Amino acid sequence: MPITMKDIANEAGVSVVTVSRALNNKPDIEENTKKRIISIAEKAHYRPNQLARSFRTKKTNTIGLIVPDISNPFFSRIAMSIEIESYAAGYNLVVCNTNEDQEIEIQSVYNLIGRRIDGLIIAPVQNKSQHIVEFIEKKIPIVLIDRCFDDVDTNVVISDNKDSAFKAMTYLVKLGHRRIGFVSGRKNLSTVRNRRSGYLEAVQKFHLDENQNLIAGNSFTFQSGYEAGLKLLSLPNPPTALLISGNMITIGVMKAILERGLSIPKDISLIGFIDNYCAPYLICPLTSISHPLQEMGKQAFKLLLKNIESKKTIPFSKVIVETQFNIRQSCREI
Amino acid sequence: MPITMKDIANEAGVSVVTVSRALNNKPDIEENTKKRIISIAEKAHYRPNQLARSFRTKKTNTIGLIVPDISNPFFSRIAMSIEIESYAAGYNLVVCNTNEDQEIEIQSVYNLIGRRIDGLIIAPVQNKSQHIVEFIEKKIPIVLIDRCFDDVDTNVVISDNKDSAFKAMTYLVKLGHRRIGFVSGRKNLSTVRNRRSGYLEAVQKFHLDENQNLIAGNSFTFQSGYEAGLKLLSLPNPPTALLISGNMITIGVMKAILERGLSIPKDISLIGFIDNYCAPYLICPLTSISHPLQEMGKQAFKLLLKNIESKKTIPFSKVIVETQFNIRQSCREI
DNA sequence: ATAATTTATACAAACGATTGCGTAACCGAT
DNA sequence: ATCGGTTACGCAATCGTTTGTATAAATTAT
Repeated sequence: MPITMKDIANEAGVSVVTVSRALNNKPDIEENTKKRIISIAEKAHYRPNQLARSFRTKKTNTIGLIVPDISNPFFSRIAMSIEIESYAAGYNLVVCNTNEDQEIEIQSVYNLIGRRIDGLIIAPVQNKSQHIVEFIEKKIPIVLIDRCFDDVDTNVVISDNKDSAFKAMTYLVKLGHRRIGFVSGRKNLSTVRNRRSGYLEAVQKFHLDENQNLIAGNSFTFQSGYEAGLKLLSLPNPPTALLISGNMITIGVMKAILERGLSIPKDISLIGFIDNYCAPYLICPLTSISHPLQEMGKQAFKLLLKNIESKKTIPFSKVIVETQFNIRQSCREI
Repeated sequence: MPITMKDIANEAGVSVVTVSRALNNKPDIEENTKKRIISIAEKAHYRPNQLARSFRTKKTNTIGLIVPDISNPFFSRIAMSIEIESYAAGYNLVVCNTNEDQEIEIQSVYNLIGRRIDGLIIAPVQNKSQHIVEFIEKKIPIVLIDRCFDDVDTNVVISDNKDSAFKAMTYLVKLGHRRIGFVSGRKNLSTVRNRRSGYLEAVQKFHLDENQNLIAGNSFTFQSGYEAGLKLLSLPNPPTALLISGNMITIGVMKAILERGLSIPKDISLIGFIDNYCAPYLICPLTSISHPLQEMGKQAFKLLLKNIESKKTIPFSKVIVETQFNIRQSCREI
C-alpha cells in the first residue's frame, strides 16, 4: 500500500492536517515543523494521492484531447504542442484516438466527463454533435480544434481553409491550368467543406472546366487518396492539376501517379494540404498548404486554460490561424 | 454540480447502494428496480464520478505513456497502437512528452505515480534510472519500449537494433562500399549503442575503413542530422555510403546532401532507420530499416495488461521484435 | 404453523486528502 | 493579574463511490 499522509503524520507526531499544511505551503504552520515533515515525506518517497485530492477539490488538473488519428503528423504535432503547454501549466493530457469513428468519440467524451477532466480539446468526427452539446451544457470548458460545427456555438481554433484553397487555385490558374481536380477528404468535415467551397468558388470565378468527376475521394486514408488518384487519372480527359485535401491522401495520390508511370509536375501538377516534415524532400518537392500546428495547439490550450481558470463563464472565442502557402516544385506552367 | 448517485437514489426512492448495484450489474437486486434506476440515470445524463470510484477501488483504469517526442512518427504510431489497444481494454492513456529531457521525465513519472495509474509504458531518456527503479519497487506494472537499461531488470519490448545494423552494413559491403559513415542519434541510448555496435562489428569483420570521423551526430533532431551530414560530406575523403540511425536525422542528412548539389544514390548511398509513410516517396526512395510499430505498441500493452491483471507479480518479459529491411533505390553498386 | 433459507434492500465504514472552525498556549499591553 | 490578540495546531466533516454486514420481507421446507 502506498504511503499516506497518515503515515507521515504518525512518523512526525502531528495530525494529517499539519502534514497537509506543510506539503502545500499553507499558512499557520511553524517553519521547523514544516521542514521536518517535508524531510520525512521525501525520505519515504511519499507521493500524494492525486485521486483523493482531486476528488476533494474537484480539480483534476487533467485535460482531454480527442483526435481522429494521433499517428497523422497533423494531429501528432498539435498534440505535442498541447502537451508541452499543458505540462508547463501543471496539467496532464489524456489522449483519445477516435479513428474517425463517431461511436468511439461519443464514448470517449462520456468517459472523460466521468473522469472529471477540467477541459477538453477535440477535433470532432462531425457526424453527431449531441455529446458535444452535453459537454457545453455541463459548463466544462471545451475548445474545438481544426474542425467546427455550423450549429454548435463554442470555442474554436481553426484555419482559413476556404481562402487557402482559393489561393492555391488562383496560383494554378495563373500557371495556365483550366482542368483542375479536387481530391477530397471526408465530405462532412468543416475543413473539407470549406476547402471544397474555395475550390468551387475558383472554378466559378475563373470559368474553369466544371465536372463532378473532377472531384474524388471521401476519406483521409492513404488508400482513399490512392484510389481517388487512379480514378482521376483514368478520366477520358484527365485533369492537368490536382488540389489535394489532406496529409495521407496526398501521398496516396503520388503513389497512383507514379504507378501510372507519370511524373510530377511534367504530366500533372500537385498542390497538397500536407503537414509533414518530408514534404520538401519528396520525389517531387511538393507545393503545399501547411498549418501553423504548434501555434494551433498553443492557442487552443491557452483558450482552454483561460476558460478553466475563469470563475465565471466567458464568451466563446473563435481563433482563425493563417495557413502557409509553400511554393516548391510540383506545379508547372502549361 | 454534477449529478450523483444520491440524486438518482432520491429520485428512485432507494439507497445509493441499490443504485450502485443497478449501475454495475451486481447481484442482489430486483430486475424492475434495476431497470427503473438505469432509466432514471440515463434520463439525467448521470456520469459516474470515476475519481470517487477509482479512489475507493484503487483502480484508475488509466495507464501512462511517456515518450520523448510524440510528434515523431516512430512514437506517434506506437502511441496510436497503444491507445487503440487500451481503449479496447477499457483503459485511458495519459501521454507525457519528455522532449528527451531527463528532469521532465522524472517529474512525469512521479506525477503519474501520484495519479495512481495502473501501469506505465515508457521510452526512457536514459540518463538516470532511479525513478524507474522506484516505480518498479512500488510494484506498479511497467514496460520499457524501444529503449532499455543494462542495469535495470524489468519488462521490455525492443527491436533487434544490432542485427539490423549489421545486416544493413552487409548489404552495403556487398554493393562494394568500404568507407561507410554512421550518423548517430544520442549516444547513451540503448538503441543507438546497439546500432553502433552492429556498425562497428561490420567494420571489423569486413575490414572496412575505420575512422572516428566517419561517425557523427549525437541527437535525434532534424538539425542534428543536417549538421552531421555536412560534417561527413566535408571530410577530405568522404564516405560513399551512410547508415543513419533515426527518423528526423535521415531527412536532415538528405537536406545536407541536396544542398551540396549531390544526388542519391549516384554520389552517396543511404540506408536509414526510418519509420515514415513517406519513405518510399522521397526524392530518392529510401532503402530503410523500419520497425513493426503497431506490433510493438500492441505487445507492450498486452504485456502491461497481463501484469496489471495478475494478482501476484509475474517474472519480467523481454520481447524482441524484428525490424524489416526495405530495399528501395538509395543504394548503388560501386 | 413454525423454522430455515433466500432475496432484496439499507446501514455504515472506508478510501486519502482538504477545509472551516475550535482551542490551547503564548505573547505583550494594561 | 487580567485581557485581547496571535500563533500553531487538531477535530470533524466532507467529497461520491464501493463493500461487508445487518435486516426485513418473502419463500421454502418440515
